[in-house]
Amino acid sequence: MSDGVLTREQILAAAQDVLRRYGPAKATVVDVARALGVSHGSVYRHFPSKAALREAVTHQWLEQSHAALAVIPDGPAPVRLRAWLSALFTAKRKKVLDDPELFATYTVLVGESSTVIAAHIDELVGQLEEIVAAGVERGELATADARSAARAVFDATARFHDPAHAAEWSDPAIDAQFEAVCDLLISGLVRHARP
Amino acid sequence: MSDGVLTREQILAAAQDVLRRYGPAKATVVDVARALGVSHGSVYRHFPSKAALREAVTHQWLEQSHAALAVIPDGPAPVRLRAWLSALFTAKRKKVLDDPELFATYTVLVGESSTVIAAHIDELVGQLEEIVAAGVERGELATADARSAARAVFDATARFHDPAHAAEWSDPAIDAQFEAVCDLLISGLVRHARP
DNA sequence: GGACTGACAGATTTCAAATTTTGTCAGCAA
DNA sequence: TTGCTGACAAAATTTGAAATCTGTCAGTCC
Repeated sequence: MSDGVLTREQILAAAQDVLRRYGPAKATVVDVARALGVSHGSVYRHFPSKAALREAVTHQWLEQSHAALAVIPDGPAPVRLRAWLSALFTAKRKKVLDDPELFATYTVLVGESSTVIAAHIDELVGQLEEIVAAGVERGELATADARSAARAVFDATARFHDPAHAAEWSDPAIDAQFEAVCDLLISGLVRHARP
Repeated sequence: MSDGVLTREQILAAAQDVLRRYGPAKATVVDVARALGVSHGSVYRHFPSKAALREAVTHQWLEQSHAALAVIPDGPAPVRLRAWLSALFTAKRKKVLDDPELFATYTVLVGESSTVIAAHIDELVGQLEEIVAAGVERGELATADARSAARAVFDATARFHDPAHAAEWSDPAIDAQFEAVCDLLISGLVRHARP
């Protein structure tokens, strides 16, 4: 590196590059150091272990995913709910289809750090919860517990956002199946007139 | 083998044994032949390939799973639906917890033959469809298309029956999450009074 | 004749040696 | 003093030669 000081950000960027190039199995700390033109000992000055470095890359990547979903526009809760779920599914599917290898790399990384993934899921369920709570407020949805309902919606759509199911996302029937599940979930959530 | 003739059933049983003992990575056709006291050429007399033999074992295993679910007793559709889903989840979870290695073995086998698994899923969705259709008949459920509704219920519960999620089944919260998803799905399916 | 064997070629897997990587740290350089 | 280097031990990975396995088939046995 031409810069005088080696920063955490530089290392993260280089690590991301190396992971993209060599994949999760072959990317080494030495590779990262070489890409930066420093010794690998320097990398250990900023990250306590290879695992910590990878975790930081994973964290960064997942945080970018949050951002895209937080911007679903206001409106009727059923519409927002469907838009949010659709955005999540569409974004994930686009990533696999655009660059399967990179997606596979990040799937491996995510699988390595259960704490990072748990926080990410919490964040996503939190976004869903907000939509559900707003819907209840507006009298559009009915549920005893917005948080657990949000979690149920997230769990019920696992097939459409969990990387473990990525291979199924190229099935031509997947869109219809996604819509069917959405319909069912929203139907289960909307407030029905009491007889 | 002490018997005069080598049968397909004997080979299947031996193959099952060998797979259980050595796991999917190490179980060989030679092992199966050795277990039967015959040359491996004899095995190829009954099965065209190692893959076909494994597929037959997989098929047999999945067929046993069908049987247990087909016996859900009659009653109100929401009750039957929950009972069926609960039976599927409970049976799968019991298998992982009782013998994780054997479950892993069969998960690998199932992953190898997409046609066998597709037929199995079709069978399961068929059982669900029957319950849904009966519920519509009784005026308990409302849906435009029983088949697609059944499929949606199956897809929405993937986290509770797909082996890809087996690691999550030992989470203490999983039962509550399963119930929450069931509640939501059944609520989406039951016939509501028109306002 | 029909069921089985065993030798064979090519593909795959195994195992141990050689290399590489991880993580540490005393020392160097600015 | 702060940040980096490079040598080092232990752990992990790669390599390639040897062993094993898959699938075939001419031949044996009843």
